[in-house]
This record gives sequence, C-alpha cells and structure tokens, in this order.
Amino acid sequence: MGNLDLAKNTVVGILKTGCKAEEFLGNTLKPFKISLQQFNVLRILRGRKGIPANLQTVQKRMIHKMSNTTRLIDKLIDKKLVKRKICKDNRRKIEIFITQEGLDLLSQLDALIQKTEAEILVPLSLEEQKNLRHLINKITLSR
Amino acid sequence: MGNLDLAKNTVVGILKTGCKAEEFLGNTLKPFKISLQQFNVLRILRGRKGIPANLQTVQKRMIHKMSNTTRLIDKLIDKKLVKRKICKDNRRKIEIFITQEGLDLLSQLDALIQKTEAEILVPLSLEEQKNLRHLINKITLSR
DNA sequence: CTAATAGATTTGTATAAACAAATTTTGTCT
DNA sequence: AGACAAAATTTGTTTATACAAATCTATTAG
Repeated sequence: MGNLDLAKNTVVGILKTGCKAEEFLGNTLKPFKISLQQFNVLRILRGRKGIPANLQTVQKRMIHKMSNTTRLIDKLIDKKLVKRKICKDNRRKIEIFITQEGLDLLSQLDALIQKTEAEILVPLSLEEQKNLRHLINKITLSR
Repeated sequence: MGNLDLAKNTVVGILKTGCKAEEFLGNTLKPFKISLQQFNVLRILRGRKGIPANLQTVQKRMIHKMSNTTRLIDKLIDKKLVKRKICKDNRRKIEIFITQEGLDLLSQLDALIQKTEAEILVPLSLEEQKNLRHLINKITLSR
C-alpha cells in the first residue's frame, strides 16, 4: 500500500476502529441497559475507591467529552447505580459516589467486557497490541 | 509499561483516539454546518463519479453505522448538496447523487480536512503512521 | 461583611440518533 | 399474472446529545 493518502486512510481507519469498539462494547452492555458512556463513568467512580468525585473530575476523565454530564449522572442515579451527596459541613461542590449496586453491576460486567475487548483485538498478536497501544498513546497523550 | 491490562488500555486508547479524531474533524466542519457523518456520505457519493448510489450502498460504506440513513440524506437534500432521483424507466431503488453544490463544498473542504488529519497524526512519524494504519486495518478488515 | 467576578453546575430548547414498527419494493414460485 | 417471502426504505416515537443561557457556589477585592 502506498502512502499517497496515508494520513487520510489512517484517520478513517481510526474512526472505523473506534466505531467498531463502540459497537462491540455497546452490544455487550445493552442487556444491562446502560450505555458505554454511563459504564465508563461508573468505572471512573469505582477507580476512586470511595473518594468522592465532583462533576468536573468525572468530566475530565470521561472518554466521550459530552456537554452534559449532569444528565448522564441523573440517569445513573435513576438506576440507583450512583449517589449524589451534599456535604452540609462545608457546602462544597456536589460529590458523586458509586453505590454498592453500581459496584455489583460492574463486577458482573468485568468479565464480559474483558471478553469483548479481547474479541475486538483478536486480529492482533500481543506484540502488535503493545505496538498499537504505544502509537495510540502518542496521539491521545499529546493534547 | 506492563501488559496486565493491555487489552483494556488498548481499547480505551482506541476509543479516545476515535473521539479525538471526531472532535477535530467535527470542529473543522462546524463552520460549514455539516456533520462528520454527512461529510463522509458526501465523500462516498463523490467517489462514485456520477454513478448513482442507492441507500444500501451508501449505508454499507458509511463509517458510522447508524440506523437511519434516510434522514441523514434528507438533511443533505435540504442543504441542496445531494439529489434523490427516481428512474421511472425501471422503477429501481431510489438513486442518490451528489450535486454540483455538494462537489463545490467538498473541494472547498478537502484542504482543510487534510490539514486536520495531519494535525491529528502530528505526534507520529510517517513510519509510525504506516504502522498504525496497518494495525488498524487488521482490526477493521476482519469482520 | 458585601459586592463583584469567575468558575461550576443545571436547565431549556433545538437537533440528532436509536429503536421498533409499518410500508414499499424486489424476487421467486405456481 | 398473482401471491408470497425477503429485503429495503420510510415513518413514528422515544431517548440522547449539542448548544446556549441561566442559576448557583466559591473566591476575591473593596
């Protein structure tokens, strides 16, 4: 393959791969009635191990930078997967926690998601996966 | 970097890179009031060089597999960038063409998009870009 | 302490997408 | 030709997203 349209082909490939990953992960999550974005927020909150997060913190770590995190959290609260808590003491910004129900759901999903990730990457050897991760990190970490 | 969470990190990286590309391209297109998906459909139609496409054909080549291509095309028709044509002769499926206005818009966008693609890939050398394209193709072409 | 300001969060509204069902078209068989 | 089955397209409805404006919180200056 030549490199006449290298950048174009590469970018289109990036988009397609992203779509494929979203599709696969979305399908895995569908039976559990949560979206990929909601799932990622849950994982962010779990990663904080009890330390509360405010909206801003969550937003910064989100993969999909959407303009409206409030409503996404609202959805998770409706599903009892997340709690909003207001510290009356210092009236700080609202703090967000994952509930036990949320943690349970995540631990149920962990294996399934891992399987899906493997499915997405099955065309690549371990060496190739490392290589891909390295190249991709160069792109995403260069903000 | 270890490979304990290799698959997970790689997939998250894929998602992030995809989002970054969508963001950059979307921002480039914003002043022109068309979405990335609409832009890609226009490019698909241009690529057919006058040969009409039916919905199915377009849908198959689309990067973002969405459930409703009809309305996306409707939007493009509203903007006069695309035409729907019905061959009365054989009553075939509806055929879709890009208009001159659509072609003009694309040729206006070509340079800008090329610049944006370069921007996205700027952290990578040419060799790395080729490498990335190769790895990514393995993933997307393995359906 | 109060006002002003900047930053964070929420709300309102318009637009787009997902999903399912209905309609239309195409191909095949009798 | 007519009827059925399969595929393609459209439409209705619900849900999610984008964007802008409004509200609220905390911080700083007077």
